[in-house]
Amino acid sequence: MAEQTKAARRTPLTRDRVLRAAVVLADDIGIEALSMRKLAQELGVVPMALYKHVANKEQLLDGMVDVVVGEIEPPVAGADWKSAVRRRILSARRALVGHSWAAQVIRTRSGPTPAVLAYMDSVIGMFRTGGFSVDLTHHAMHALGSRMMGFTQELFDASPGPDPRTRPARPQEDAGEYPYVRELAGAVAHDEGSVVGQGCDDQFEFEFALDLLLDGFERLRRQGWSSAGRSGGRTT
Amino acid sequence: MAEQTKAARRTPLTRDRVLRAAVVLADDIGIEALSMRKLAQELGVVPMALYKHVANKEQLLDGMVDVVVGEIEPPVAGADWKSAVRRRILSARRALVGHSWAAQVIRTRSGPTPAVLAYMDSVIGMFRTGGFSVDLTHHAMHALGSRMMGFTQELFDASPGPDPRTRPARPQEDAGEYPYVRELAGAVAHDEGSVVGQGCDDQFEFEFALDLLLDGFERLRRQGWSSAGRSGGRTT
DNA sequence: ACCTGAACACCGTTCAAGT
DNA sequence: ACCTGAACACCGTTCAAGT
Repeated sequence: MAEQTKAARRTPLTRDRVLRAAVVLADDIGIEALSMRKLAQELGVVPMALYKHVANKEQLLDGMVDVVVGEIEPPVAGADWKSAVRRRILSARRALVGHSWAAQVIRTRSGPTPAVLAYMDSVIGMFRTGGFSVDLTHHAMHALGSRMMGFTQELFDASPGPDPRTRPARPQEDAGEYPYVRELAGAVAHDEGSVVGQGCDDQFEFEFALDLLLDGFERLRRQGWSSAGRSGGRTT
Repeated sequence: MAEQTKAARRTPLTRDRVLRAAVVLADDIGIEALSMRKLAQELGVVPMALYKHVANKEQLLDGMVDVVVGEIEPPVAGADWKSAVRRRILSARRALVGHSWAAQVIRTRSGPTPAVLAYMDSVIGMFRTGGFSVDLTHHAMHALGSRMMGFTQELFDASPGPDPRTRPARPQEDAGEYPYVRELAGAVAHDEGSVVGQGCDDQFEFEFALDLLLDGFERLRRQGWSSAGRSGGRTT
C-alpha cells in the first residue's frame, strides 16, 4: 500500500519527462548548477533511476538540446532565399531565447544532435535552392557560425548568473585608462551592464550583424564568387 | 634540513608561476580536467597553498585569460583602419591558437579582465580614429563579437577533446536524411571531422567572415550610416 | 529481472589544529 | 603568524546487495 502511494504520486518516468524537467530546471537554476542528483530530486526519484532513460549526463545534455531545437518553427515556403534564411534564423532565436544555457551547451556538444542536423539541413537547402554554389554555401555557413542558430556571438555571456556577488567589480574607469571604452560605454547611456553584451538592444545588434552577413553573401553570389583561387588551395 | 630540501626543490610560488602552470596544464589535459588539486600536484604543493595567490578558481581562470591575452602583439602604427583592425585581430588569433580552452573561458567570464579591456580599447580606438562614429563603432564591435579576439564562432567546438570515445556516432548518412548536409560534407571532401567546424581550413573561414564584416563596416561608414532611425528607437 | 542504497573517486573550499 | 591536514558538502557513476 505504501509502495502504491509512492508509485502513484508521480506519473512514470519517461525519457521525455526527464528531458523536459531538465530544461525547466536549467532555466531556473542555471546550467552549471544542474546536476543529476538535483534533477532526480526534482522528479521525486532516486538519482540512479535517471540512468534508465539517459546513459549519462552528456546524453542528458544532448537530449535537452533536442527538446529546445525541436521547438523551432518549421520553415515558410515561397520566399527569396534571403528573407527565408532570415526568418528561419530569427525563429530559431525566438526558440532559444529564455534558455540562456542552450548556446553554451550546443557549442560544447562534440557534434550536432539529430534535431540540430535537421535544422542545419533546412538552412543549407535555402542557400542551395536560392542559387548558391556548394562552395559559397559552405563558407556562408561557417561565417554564420553559431549565429545560424540565433545566438549572439558576444564576447561575454550576458546572463548575469545566479550569483551577482561573484561579478568582478567594474574596473576603475575614473582613471584615464581605456578612454575609447569609456567613450563608447558612455554613449550607450545605460548605467547598468557590462561594456559589451548588456545594456544594449540585443535583438537590434543581432539583426544588424545578420543583415551585414546576408548582404555580403548576396553580393558574392551575384558576382559568382568562388574560393578556387585562394592562396595555398587544395594540396591533396 | 628536510624542510630545507623540500623548500629548495621548487622556486617559491608566485601568482605568476601559478597562472603559467595552469595555462600549460589546461593546454595538456583540457580545461574541464583542470582542477585546483591537479594544479597543486603539478606544482609540488598542497592544494591549499594555491589559495595564497588566487582567491578561488574563478580568479585563477581570470588570471589565465590575462596571461594569454597579454601575449597578443601590440598594434602597428600608421595604417588605414581596416588593415590595422584586421592585423590586430589576426594577431590575437595567433596568440589564442594552441590554447583551445581560451575561447570558452573568456566567454564564460562575467566580465572583461584588464588585459581584455586594454585590447578592446585599442580596437575601438582604431575604428574611431579611422573615421567611425561612436554609434557605428558600437554596433561594429557587437557584430564582431568574440571574433574580435580571434575566435572562430563555430557552432561546435572543433577540439576533439581528450576522449574521442564519447563522440556520438556519426548519424546515419546512408539514409536519405539531411540531403543538403550530405552534399556539403561530400564537397568538403575530408573523410574525418564533423560537418561544420572541422576538416576545413579554419584560418580561411575566419578571414572570409572577418573580411565580409569589415567590408560591410566600411560601406556603412562611407554612406554615413546611423542607427537613429531604427524601429522602436530610444524610448527613454 | 528489476531497482536502489552504499560506495568510489573525484571536486572546490572551510576551518581548526598544528608549527 | 603562517601553513596544512582533515573535513565538509558536493559531484557523476559503479556495483553489489536487496526485492
